[in-house]
Amino acid sequence: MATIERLALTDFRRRVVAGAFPDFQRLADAFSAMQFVQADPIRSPARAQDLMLRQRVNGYVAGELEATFPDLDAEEGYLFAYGFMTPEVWRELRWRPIRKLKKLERDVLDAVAELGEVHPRGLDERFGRKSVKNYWGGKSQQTKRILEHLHHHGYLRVARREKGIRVYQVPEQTDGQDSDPRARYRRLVMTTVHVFGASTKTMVVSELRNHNHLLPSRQERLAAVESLIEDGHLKEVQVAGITYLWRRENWLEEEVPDRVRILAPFDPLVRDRTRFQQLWGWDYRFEAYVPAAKRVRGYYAMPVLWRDQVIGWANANVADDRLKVQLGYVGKRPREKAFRMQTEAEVEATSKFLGLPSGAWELAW
DNA sequence: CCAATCGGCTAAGCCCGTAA
DNA sequence: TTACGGGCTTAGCCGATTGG
Repeated sequence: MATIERLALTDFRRRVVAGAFPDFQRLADAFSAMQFVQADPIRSPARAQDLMLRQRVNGYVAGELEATFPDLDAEEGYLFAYGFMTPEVWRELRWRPIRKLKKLERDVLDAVAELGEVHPRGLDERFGRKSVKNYWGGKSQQTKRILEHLHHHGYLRVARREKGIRVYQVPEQTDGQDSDPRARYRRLVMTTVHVFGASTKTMVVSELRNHNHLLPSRQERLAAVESLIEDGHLKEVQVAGITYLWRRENWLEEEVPDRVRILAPFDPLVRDRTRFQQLWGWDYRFEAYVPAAKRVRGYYAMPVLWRDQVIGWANANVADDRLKVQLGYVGKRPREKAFRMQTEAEVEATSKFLGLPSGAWELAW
């Protein structure tokens, strides 16, 4: 058994950051290469999927994914979070175990098959309106809950969105239900490590808990990850006592440019909060679900990356057609002129991405 | 008729207690 | 010590309805 390669924290950090932002000219290329982009509807100042794509696609504008979704090879579904993914990934997670469909569920499915593309409101006439309690403790229409349930279990796909609202249809019945669950789980592991870059075994298995039905015992799940290392698909590196997994093809040597990036709270670079703590020495927390009075950094504080360091956060919103950005720092604000220039360039780029005119922004340092 | 209000849609992190 | 499940926490936007 070969000893595990060790890497200094500084080298590891540079490598993780350098690998996190592949540069694409076209959305379609970026999307198929990324394989998965997490969705979040909060717009402060833009949806998470748009904030993540703009860091990887040249000239990307907010809403582009939603507008071009039907032309992309894309599906929606739940991997380790809800999001947009390639058909290849969707195939692995599409079918989930389900009890026999109830009468109403079967009727809704038949209605979608008959109508083609269905907006949730499009079922009102046929099924009437009935509010039920949803996952968040709020209210939803009963038929909307059934559409989501049918989608989650592979009976429906999302064809497109109308102003953020999902429009469903019956997918082509490609097979996949009987493919080997262990092989499916292994491919989901590879996708997860591809999305995040260096990940610990614990983190990957924990993130994929929504797919535990594929391999019911934890021992099996860990063994599946282990087998990917043995087969040479994943490489191990040890950083200050923590062992990370890395896909061999993502193991690149690149330099990190002098650049400021304002990141979504769910950006793959920052989403693993444990890795975040090891790389940058502070605890980043997403506070949208924290009561307003208890928030430390803000409702939707976005991590700010400077070179290979996450040095603070930004709160941003649009008011009166102007982008307003407020920065905060964990330590001291970098003094270099380059930081100031690069920050202004990032804010200008963000306002452009939001469809605002050049210079329509204010920056509070 | 216009403005205000309401219902519905969209998303998961985090903490804590208990079990393994 | 770690894993896991339960429970708690928001806000922007849009369209329909209601009230003045």
